[in-house]
Amino acid sequence: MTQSETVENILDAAERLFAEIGFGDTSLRKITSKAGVNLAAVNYHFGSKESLIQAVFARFLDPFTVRILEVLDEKQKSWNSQPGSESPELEELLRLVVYTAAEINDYDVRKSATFLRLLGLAYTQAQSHFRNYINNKYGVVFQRIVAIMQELCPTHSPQDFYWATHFALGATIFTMSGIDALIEMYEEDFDKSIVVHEVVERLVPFLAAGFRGVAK
Amino acid sequence: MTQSETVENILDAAERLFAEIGFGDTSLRKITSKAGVNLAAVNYHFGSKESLIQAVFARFLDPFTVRILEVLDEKQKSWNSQPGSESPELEELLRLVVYTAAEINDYDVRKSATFLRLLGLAYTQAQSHFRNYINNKYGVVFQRIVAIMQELCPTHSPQDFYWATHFALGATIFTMSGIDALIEMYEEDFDKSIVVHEVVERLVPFLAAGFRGVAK
DNA sequence: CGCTGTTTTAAACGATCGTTTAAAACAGCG
DNA sequence: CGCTGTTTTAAACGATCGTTTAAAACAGCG
Repeated sequence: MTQSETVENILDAAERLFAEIGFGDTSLRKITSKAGVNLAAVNYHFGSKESLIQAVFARFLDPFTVRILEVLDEKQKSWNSQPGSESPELEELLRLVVYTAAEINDYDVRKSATFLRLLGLAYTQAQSHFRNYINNKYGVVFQRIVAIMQELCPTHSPQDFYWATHFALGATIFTMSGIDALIEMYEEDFDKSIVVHEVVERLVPFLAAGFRGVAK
Repeated sequence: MTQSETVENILDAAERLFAEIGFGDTSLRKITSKAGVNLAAVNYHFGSKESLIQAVFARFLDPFTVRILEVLDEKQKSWNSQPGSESPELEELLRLVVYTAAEINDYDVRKSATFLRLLGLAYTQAQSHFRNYINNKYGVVFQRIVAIMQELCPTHSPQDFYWATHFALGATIFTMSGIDALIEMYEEDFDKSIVVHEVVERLVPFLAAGFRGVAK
């Protein structure tokens, strides 16, 4: 096992365990045994459990922030060149974010779900210093997306968008956090199968309609 | 300190600590020292930490389920006696749930927020056996609310409501979970103050519009 | 008051936690 | 091969965890 394999295996195991049972209940011993590495490897390669948690987030968020900013730049040009009705563009923007995230996760929808679950945990479980770390490092992307929405829906106030964005984030994170349980319950209740992609295609119209509905 | 005072103090301290730092990171020593009782009191009165967690949920959910079913029975009669457009009734139903929860929490909006934060933690952090416990004990109320929505919006399919309800739950739980941080950021960004009640009045139209938007 | 059942207290249990240590194993290069 | 820096290993560190124990304190009642 090369050095990079050890690091990657630790990140993979940590990401899955954090998502399944939370940060506090995931011990370094569980992580290293699942990753097939020695207990001390985490502190050797990452310094501490806290730094490992940040590394799990950075592994996805760093490339995602780079890519989404590229994608948004490109798309914004085409919108500016042919300004039209606001209607379809809101859904388009939401899908852009979702499918850029999917691209970073190698179009593995399960990876995206796992990561959103982690993000939800970080916001609802973790200490405030960790929320601040995420906000400081990745807040710029968030603000960029909100700014574009304001261009798309010029009749909305910035405050409308502030709240609508957090409502939408909540619906998305919560849904993807428990996507396995939700799908299982759905298939029991309706005796029909459904895949994550179809849930996303239900979520996008919900969010877009919600955005349009918040205007005072 | 009477026996009931000891039990109540433990529940109060546990509820706040669980909401602040999660179930795993809240030790019995933190709870009992905050509650001003002996360490052994939790195991004496509740049996175990796990039972204490369930007791925290039951303290709110038991009276809430009783009350919300009463309120829904009453409201459904008045709706049946004068069937009208579906439009305003969806918002009315959402407000009914929110303000019944507020009633159980003595109209202390912070208590409601704390509890929703706990519910979010239970769904995203806790083990599946705990989700099953909540679903089995309180799922009937959930199904009742969904059934009423189907009456209000007869053009929607049951599947539409299944997903919309979970999207709405997510937006609500996530927002209320981090309500303090969200309000703090809002007041920094816009240099305006806002109270939780106003956030709820923004959330309700978002959810109602989202519900109407999911129909295929 | 004296008795009885309940509650509280202080101390200790074994288990597990994150982290550190020092030696062993390894990899890369002259 | 022999050297050097990196990585892995096994063991141990002190700290903290949930729970249990046995004695002390308390409350209520005849």
